[in-house]
Amino acid sequence: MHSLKTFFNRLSPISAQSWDKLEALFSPQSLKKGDYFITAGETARDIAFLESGIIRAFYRNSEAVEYNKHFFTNPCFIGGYASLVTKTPNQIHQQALTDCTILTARYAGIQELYESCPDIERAARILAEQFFVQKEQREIEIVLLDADKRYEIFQKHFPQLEQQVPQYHIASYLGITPTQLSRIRRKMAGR
Amino acid sequence: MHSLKTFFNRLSPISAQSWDKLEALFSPQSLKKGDYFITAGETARDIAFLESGIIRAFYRNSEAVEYNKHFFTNPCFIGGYASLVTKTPNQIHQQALTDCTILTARYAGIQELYESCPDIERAARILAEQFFVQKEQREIEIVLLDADKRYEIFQKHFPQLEQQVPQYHIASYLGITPTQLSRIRRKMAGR
DNA sequence: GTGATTTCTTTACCTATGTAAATGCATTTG
DNA sequence: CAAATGCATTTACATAGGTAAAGAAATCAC
Repeated sequence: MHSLKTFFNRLSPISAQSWDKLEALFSPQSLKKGDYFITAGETARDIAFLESGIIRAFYRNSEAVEYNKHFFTNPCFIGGYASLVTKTPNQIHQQALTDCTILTARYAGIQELYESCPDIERAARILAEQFFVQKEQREIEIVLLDADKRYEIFQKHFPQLEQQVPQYHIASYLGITPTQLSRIRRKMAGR
Repeated sequence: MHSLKTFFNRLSPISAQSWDKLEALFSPQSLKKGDYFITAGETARDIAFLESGIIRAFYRNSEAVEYNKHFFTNPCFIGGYASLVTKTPNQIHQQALTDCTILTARYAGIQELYESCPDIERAARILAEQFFVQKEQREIEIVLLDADKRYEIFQKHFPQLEQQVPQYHIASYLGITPTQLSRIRRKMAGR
């Protein structure tokens, strides 16, 4: 629970009483490599804090083409945030790429705390703002940069990930095929 | 101010006292077609509520290529949200595509209200969550759909906009050139 | 270790979309 | 009205990146 507390306090200071209520909502759990935390079509109920491991969030379209929208590496929150917020079905899947340990909580339980703990609602506001900022940053990369530059940014942003997950997942994150990623890698190596 | 009040109350109910404080922060202003509300490189200070008119938000990369990330049509909030939240310079520009009337407020003034008015902080949380959801929705369109489908969605989402702004702005929103948009239009017309 | 599976790279070919330039139409401006 | 400007379309050509298939390497299972 310690890393969770640290994470929250970095968002915004949490009083001891608020933390007690919050902590009570989370319970440890583990995911095996390949397990899904959320699935498109189902409405999310839980949010979780990733203590260790790697999770990918991805879309799959009607032709079964997948797009890895994000890799979660600990410590951070995972879960179908858009689904939790809107109470509509997930459009994304989240799958463990390695064995993971997580802390899960019912999102509704957290929402109830907003009434009695304004400091928690504040942390939630700041978290939502951060999520937005991260998405905007990623949007800029996707629409304004070519695949070569996106690959360079990926390498800087997730330094170790390239050794930990298959290359086709990285290609999917970059919005290209493994074929094209291989071409880019060859081009960059011969320089 | 009425549409602003309606907008806030739809996010989450605002007490009369909170509304009085909030209303006092906003003052009417107008933008001429072509005027910029925010500019990349500058740190945003104000947020605004668009009462009438059309605004485009766009990125411009180092090669002067532009990408229209969003069209704001009233009534909604405009402003460099990521910049306001992070207090770092804007990465985007926002420019009036028609004459606009807006209500502007110092964002710092709103943030100060969070202390005394939890109902306003709640509205801010919900707004941030909505911003995130909208961005995720748009991300799905960009990465998973081809330009033809994105054009169809654009037409549904902004039914009148096609008659109100030049086609090259729409092409830029779709992530293609006017040339390609023209090809798509011809293809769709001949069917 | 040996075979089986998974992952990565390479090749050949194809397609969507970009670039640049020409044209035509519509709208504004003196 | 005439010229100028802005915008949409078209054409010819170029290119980034996709698809499919095959081979090479690495990893896993027994």
